[in-house]
This record gives sequence, C-alpha cells and structure tokens, in this order.
Amino acid sequence: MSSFGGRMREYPWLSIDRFDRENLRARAYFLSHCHKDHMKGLRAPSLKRRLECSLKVHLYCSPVTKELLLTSPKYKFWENRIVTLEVETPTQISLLDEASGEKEEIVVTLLPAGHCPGSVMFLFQGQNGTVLYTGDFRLAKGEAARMELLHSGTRVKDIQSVYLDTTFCDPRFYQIPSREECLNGILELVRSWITLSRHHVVWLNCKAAYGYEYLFTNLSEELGVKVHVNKLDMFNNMPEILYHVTTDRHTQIHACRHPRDDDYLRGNRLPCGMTSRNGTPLCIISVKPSTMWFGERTRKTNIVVRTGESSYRACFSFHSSYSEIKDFLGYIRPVNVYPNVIPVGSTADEVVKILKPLCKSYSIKSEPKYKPLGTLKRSRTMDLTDTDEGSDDLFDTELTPVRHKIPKHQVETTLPETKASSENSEGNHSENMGSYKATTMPMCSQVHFIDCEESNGEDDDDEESEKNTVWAQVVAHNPDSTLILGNPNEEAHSDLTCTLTSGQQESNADMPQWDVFFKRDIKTTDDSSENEDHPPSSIDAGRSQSPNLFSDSDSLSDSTHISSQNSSQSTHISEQGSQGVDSQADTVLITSQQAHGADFSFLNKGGSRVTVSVSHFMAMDNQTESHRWKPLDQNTPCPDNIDSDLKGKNQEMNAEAGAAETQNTLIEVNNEKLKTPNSELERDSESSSDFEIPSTPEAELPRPDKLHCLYKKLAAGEMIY
DNA sequence: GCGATCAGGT
DNA sequence: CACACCTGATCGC
Repeated sequence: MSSFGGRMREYPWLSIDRFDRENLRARAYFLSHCHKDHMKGLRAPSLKRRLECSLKVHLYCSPVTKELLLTSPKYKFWENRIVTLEVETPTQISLLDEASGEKEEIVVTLLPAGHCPGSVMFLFQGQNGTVLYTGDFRLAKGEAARMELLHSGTRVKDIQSVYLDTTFCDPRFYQIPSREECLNGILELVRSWITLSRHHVVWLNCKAAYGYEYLFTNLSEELGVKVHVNKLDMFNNMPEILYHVTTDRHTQIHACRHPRDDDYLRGNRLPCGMTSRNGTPLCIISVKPSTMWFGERTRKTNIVVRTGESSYRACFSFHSSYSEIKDFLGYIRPVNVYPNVIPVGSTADEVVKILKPLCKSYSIKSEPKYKPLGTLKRSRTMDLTDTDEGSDDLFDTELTPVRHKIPKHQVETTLPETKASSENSEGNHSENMGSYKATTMPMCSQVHFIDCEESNGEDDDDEESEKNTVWAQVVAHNPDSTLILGNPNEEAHSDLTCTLTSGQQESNADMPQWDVFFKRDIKTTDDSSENEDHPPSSIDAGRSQSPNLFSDSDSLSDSTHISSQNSSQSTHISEQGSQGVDSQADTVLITSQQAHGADFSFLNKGGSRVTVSVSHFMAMDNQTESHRWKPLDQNTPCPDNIDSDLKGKNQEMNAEAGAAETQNTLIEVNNEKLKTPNSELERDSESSSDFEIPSTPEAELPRPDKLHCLYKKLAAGEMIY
C-alpha cells in the first residue's frame, strides 16, 4: 500500500494520489489511477469545500481514469474540475498560487504504468528539475528504455528524483512471471476446463478492483466466451473492454462477486447465483489470481497451482517484481529515489539501500570515472547477444560513451559536478531548488556501467543470475537481437521478449483509450494451436516443478503440468479429479517455461499483428516502442525538442495567457504533442531511434560551433536543456 | 448520521 | 506470501 504523502520535494504545491491533510492546499491535483488507496481524501467534504472556494484547482488524470472515477456518483462533483491529459503527450500547465499570485509553468507527461486501466506515471518538468512519480506500476524489463518521452534523443533524461512504487522491492520478490506467462497459464487452465462440456464453468476469484480487465478481455478473445461481471457501466465508453464482459450469467467464465462468495462456491453455486444449466448442475472451478514470486535462482515458476479439489491459484501481479524495479530504476538513474511503499517485512532503510546504488550520485561517489575492465564485463548499454557475436558487440560498443552522443547533452555532461551528490545525501532538496540548473552529473554517470561487486550487491552469490539481469537489459535495447535470440538461459526473463512489437495503434479520439494502458496480444501461437490440436488427453504426473515456496502445492503428492508448449506434457484436467474424486491428487502446474514457449511463437507472428492487437496489457510496449523503433514519422514526437522547445512554448503560452487575460490556473498546449520545428534534430532522433545504441560516437559528436555557443550560455548561467 | 480508523476477512 | 477492498466495531463530531 502506498505510503506516499502526496507531495514531492521538488514541487510541494502539487498533490498526487493523496487528497487529505496538507494536500488540501495544493495548487493542482493528480490521480495516477483509480484504486482506493490512491484516492484518500478525494471525496472528503474538506476537499469539496476547497474546490468550491478555489475555482482554479483541477484534477489531472488520464481519460480512462476520469471515466472510471466519474462512474461513481460519489465523485461526480469533480466532473468539471477534471482535466484529462493524453498519455505520452507532454502538456504544459500553469499553476497559480492564489495567495501570492505567483505563477509557475510545468510540463507534465503521462506515461503508461501497466498497473490497471488508466494507470499512469507522471513525469514533471519544471524549474525545480525533472521528476518522475511512478504511481503503481508493472513494467517488464526494458520497458523504460522503450519510453520515448523518458529520453532526450537516445539518452535518458536527467531525472532529479523518482518517486517509486516499491511494493515488491525486496529480493524475496526477485521475479514474478511476466504478464504473458501468467495470462497464458490461466488461459490454458480455463480453456482445458470449459472445453470439457457446457456445464464446466470457471469462476475467477478477483478482488473488487480495476486491473483484471486485461485478463477478462484476453480470455474472452481467445476462448470466445465473455466474462460475467456484476457491473460494467464503468466500461460503457471503453468498447474494447465492454465487448468482453457481460451481465448475462449464462456464460462459462465468471468474475462476479458476492459478499459471501465462498459459501456460494461451497454450495456449488456461482456468486451470481447460477447453480445449474438446463437442469444439469454446473462443474465449477475457482481460480484466484494472486501474486506469486520466485527467488533469484528459482528456475521453475509455476503459474497455476492447485489449492484444493476445485480451486486454483494463478499468478497475477499488478506490481513490478524486485528485478523489474531495479531494471526500471537502473535505466533511469535519477539523482534521488524515494520509495512510495515500504514492503511488508522491510524498512525504508532497506529499500533505500537497494535503490541507492542505482542512482546517479551513487555511481559518482563510488565508481571511478573510467573503468575499462568493468565496462567490458558489465556495460548496461552494450549490445550483447547470447552468441559469440555478442562479444564483438561488447567490444565495439563498450568503449564508446554511447549515451553521450547528443551534442547539447554532451555539453551538459561537461559541467562540473555541483549539487548532484550533495542533494542525494538525503538532504533537504528544497534548499537546492534554486540551484537546480547547476545540478548535473559528470559524463561517467550516464554510462551505465555495472560494477561487478556493486551490482551483485545482496545477490552477489549468484553470478549467473546477475548476468542474466544484464542480459535482460541488453536485450531490451535491441529488439532485433531479441527476436533472434530470446533469452539464452532460462525462462526467468522471457517477459522481455514478449513485449517486442512494432507499429502503433491508432488512437481514437473520442473514447478513453484504455488499451493504451493495457495491451497485449495473447498470440495463438503455433505452439498453442498445436496444443489446441491435442485436446486434454494425458496426465503427466510426478514431475512437480513446484518451488519450495509453494507449500500448498508441495503438499500434494504429484503434479500435473499443463503445457502450453509441446505435447510431451500435454494439457489435461481430469473431470473426475476435479469432481472431488481427486484420484491423481493433481496439482495443475503451468510453468513459466512452458508458457514461455508460447510467448516466443507469439513473437514470431508479431510483425503483422502488432499494431492493433498487441493487446491488452502492454500498450506501453506497443506505443512507446513504436515511437522508439519505427521510422520517425510526422506524428512522432521528438523528445529532443520537447526540452529545447519548452522555453519557447512557455513564452508563447505566457504571452497568450496574458493576451487572453485569462490568468487561468491552467493552460493546455492544445493537448498536442509538442512538435519539433527542427528537421535536423528530427533526423537525428530518427537515426538514433533505430537502435538504442549508436553505432559510432562520431555520428553524433557535437559540432564545435554549437558547443561553443552552449558553453557560452552555460558560462552566462543560462539554463540549457 | 457521517467520516475516520482499526481489526479482521477474502 | 500480498493486494485492494469490504464489513463491522468504535470513536468523535
């Protein structure tokens, strides 16, 4: 649960995901997603009163979040105070301090968070630096690298602070099977059950919260069976979800709820009351989506575990795993990081201890500026592959400071280190706000070296796993190599490869684009169709791959695997067993390795399908990646220019505001992506977008005249973006 | 009667 | 295992 207080050190007059106490004085509110624990105070009378008095205070959120929020009458009073911001569309807003009349411009960008429909992260850019509030998120490894708007050109933006979802920031939660693996596991379980007869139904034991829609839509799409839910009016304007859910109880997949649904199930009755069909009693299994995690060394990951006669637990996570968190933060490398959540059984100190080494100032302090050997072994930016060619790449790319190829940033990196490290030392950041402009970091800090000892950290007992982590990052940087190689070692990182697609879904202007937040294509792969061709037929007992973590499954003597991969472990659920005879004491286990197989074939098919049906949970892949890898087209924002354009826009907007005598708290920049006026920069960005890593440093070296100009500006104390 | 908080449950 | 949420008891206004 989030313990974020609502305010960021850099911009304390903004409140995010908290609306009580001090937050009642905020100049603007932001809601990252529609979960209750992020809406504290949002409907309190005190805030309502504040709104009535302060007509210029608004709530900013994604269109989907607004839609979901306003479905509840309790939040209706917000209706005309909500400003929706399109995802991945930098938008400038003006914040007016009503007391002082002081006005401030800030650019906010919503980035898909993969947590639930409408969930976003907020990237703020303003006079006190660039900060990222992640809200709750689940992003697979490498996804930060594919978010165009986290970059300026090919380089990650300089981010002062990240306010991070640390729900699973504990080595205990080292890995969680990817969304695709989980989905495939559940899909195969559901498929194998409901195909037994029309009376075989599945109850998905989902909590009352947004976030399972991606499961519903994918199951429905794959199986052609809609999911019964209690309520669907919140999706009225989201046809992509609406189509896959129903209030008609005569379906084989249910996610309906009842306060005492356990009792209902015991009585062989669905929470909606259904107990039979045409006089024939239903055969019900329940599947409870829950987070399952695995240690660093765990090779086998069971997606589905049988927990009883007719009950199963299936892996499902709304939050990033430990390794995903580290990958995300390690890519962004902010100066500071602040946990939004203290994981149960952990402490703030422990979390910070884990995260600090991934921050810039940490590497400034602890790493020599030039570490050729370390580089050779552990560069995060090198283009490694599983094969021997990888080594060549390693040498080719390694020695070039690949992240410093953008001229204007190159200049920046030559600034003397000033505040970066001091700010980091848990100092009071507001003290330094005024000097933000001087806060830069030396060149080396952007080269993502991974120091052997350092990065092993608490995991340093497992060298191989560490390698895999590096691998994951590397692979993520080069989609082409991913497609070819996949993961060299094991299933643990297969999630990486599942997100690689190309193309981009066209946005539809009118409807909230829920799929922007959740996209994924459960591909019916060659493998899985092969699976379909082999209806449940055999039990492969006695091969439990259940990790020790799962005492519940271990307690059952034998295991049955549902393989989505091949016929050697074919899918079977014995009706007899599920009916309580349980002769085989089956635990149905679907390993991520198996699911993994399906995922790869999903990829193979990728090219053609990507654009539209890369569906439901991973829009961030689809979208951001298409930004990043496809040839730059007219609509692709050029992040280079967002920064450089900012000042101009600010001035423009200020002028406009003055002219229009609005003095409004809010000015939106047409809700459009800031477009680049500079075709040269655009080309620059384009070429660099082909690969995360430039082939040669020369290609992007700053021109001396430009450098000179920038140096002069710096000397004059001007802000340089 | 309402909201906030906590405990306890799923 | 946790998450996000619900219910019910209690307290204060």
